[in-house]
Amino acid sequence: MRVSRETMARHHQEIVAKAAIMLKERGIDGLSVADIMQAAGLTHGGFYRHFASKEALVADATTAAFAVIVERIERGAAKDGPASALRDYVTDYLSLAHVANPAAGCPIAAYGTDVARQGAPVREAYAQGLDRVCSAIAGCFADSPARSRRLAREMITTMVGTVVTARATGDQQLAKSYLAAARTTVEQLMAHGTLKPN
Amino acid sequence: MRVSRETMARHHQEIVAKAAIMLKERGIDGLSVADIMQAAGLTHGGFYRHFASKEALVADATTAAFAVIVERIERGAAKDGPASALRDYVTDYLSLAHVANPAAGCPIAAYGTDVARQGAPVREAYAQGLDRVCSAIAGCFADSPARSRRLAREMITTMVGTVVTARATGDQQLAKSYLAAARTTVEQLMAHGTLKPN
DNA sequence: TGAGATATATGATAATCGTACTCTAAGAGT
DNA sequence: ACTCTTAGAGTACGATTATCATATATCTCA
Repeated sequence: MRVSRETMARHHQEIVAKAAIMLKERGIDGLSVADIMQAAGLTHGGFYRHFASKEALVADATTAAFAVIVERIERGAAKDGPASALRDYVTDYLSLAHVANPAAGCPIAAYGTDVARQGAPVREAYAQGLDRVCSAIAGCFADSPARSRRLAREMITTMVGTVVTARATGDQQLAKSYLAAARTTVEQLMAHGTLKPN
Repeated sequence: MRVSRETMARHHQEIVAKAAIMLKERGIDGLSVADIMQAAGLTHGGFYRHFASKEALVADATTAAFAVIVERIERGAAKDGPASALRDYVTDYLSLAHVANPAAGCPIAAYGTDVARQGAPVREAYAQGLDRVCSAIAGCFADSPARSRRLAREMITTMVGTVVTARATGDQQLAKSYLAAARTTVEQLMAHGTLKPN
């Protein structure tokens, strides 16, 4: 049965949004087209009217997942200033909540090691998404673009490694240690640059 | 056809060794029992004489993968001293060769995000393996155990995040930037402690 | 030392699951 | 009213995990 264009557009967005969440929960290989469609309240048959392949959806969902992060940082920066936005980002990232709940968190920490084994569309979506997050973070520093970007990259890689490492052990106490240690490291990194004033 | 005990033990070790490599190449979900057995020169039917399940093999292979790393560090420390061994480890880890060739590298960077979705056996193998690597690294520092371990953890997480992030983009130039930046960060971390003399 | 008991690898097979595709009914556009 | 397109449902195909009977070589114990 046919639905209106708006409904179809809504369905499309719902599929992408659900996929972005489930991708982080289950990983790329752990996600089936039928599961996504069911989560979106549809049946798997209609999937290929929306996407050419599962890979295309994964690429779109990856882009969407990164976009959420960028938006959050930029919204925070507009509201409370770059320094505050960045501190919030780091605090949320290096939290037990983030370790315990991949679905709401960073796509790199959730399925980053899967991406290396994917085809070009997914890898490009990942690379662009990562680049945008780096830009958003770098935009919070008052230093030169090159230096800001370098700081942003070091911050992200440190945080990603921490959450990946801590999450896999499944040990709350151990996770706390890792998070606390990383927090110090990241703060030292940030101290190498100058945060933009409010 | 029955084989001798030694042959069976050799087969068992070959399966684990091949699995450790293929696991890093393909991820946990990407690895099939038939593929491993074929790589080990056997047929998949005999697999369940060696392991209770695929999960059991993944746990053993994870333990083996970490053991290789620990052995390399300790061998280097015994031969050229802790400081040299640790520097070699860092250099190898943060190399383009490691980014390009997951099979020969760190299991965390290769399938770390998969582990969080596994059952207890795999997670425990991962947690123990990680702990041993941390101990091996910490053993290269002359500082207090607590401080040494903290340094080791920060080094590992930074390096893991760097390789995961860089590897997924598939961009050599970008990978170089990430690796170079991480090298500086890790060296600064190491400078916070004191390496054991030769 | 020799024969029976035992255990391993094989190849076939069952059962399940995922992707991708096709056909069709039904409802939206025009 | 007529066409076009969307979701639904079913299905083909392949892959995966796990099991099983069988052949065969190794152990083991008398």
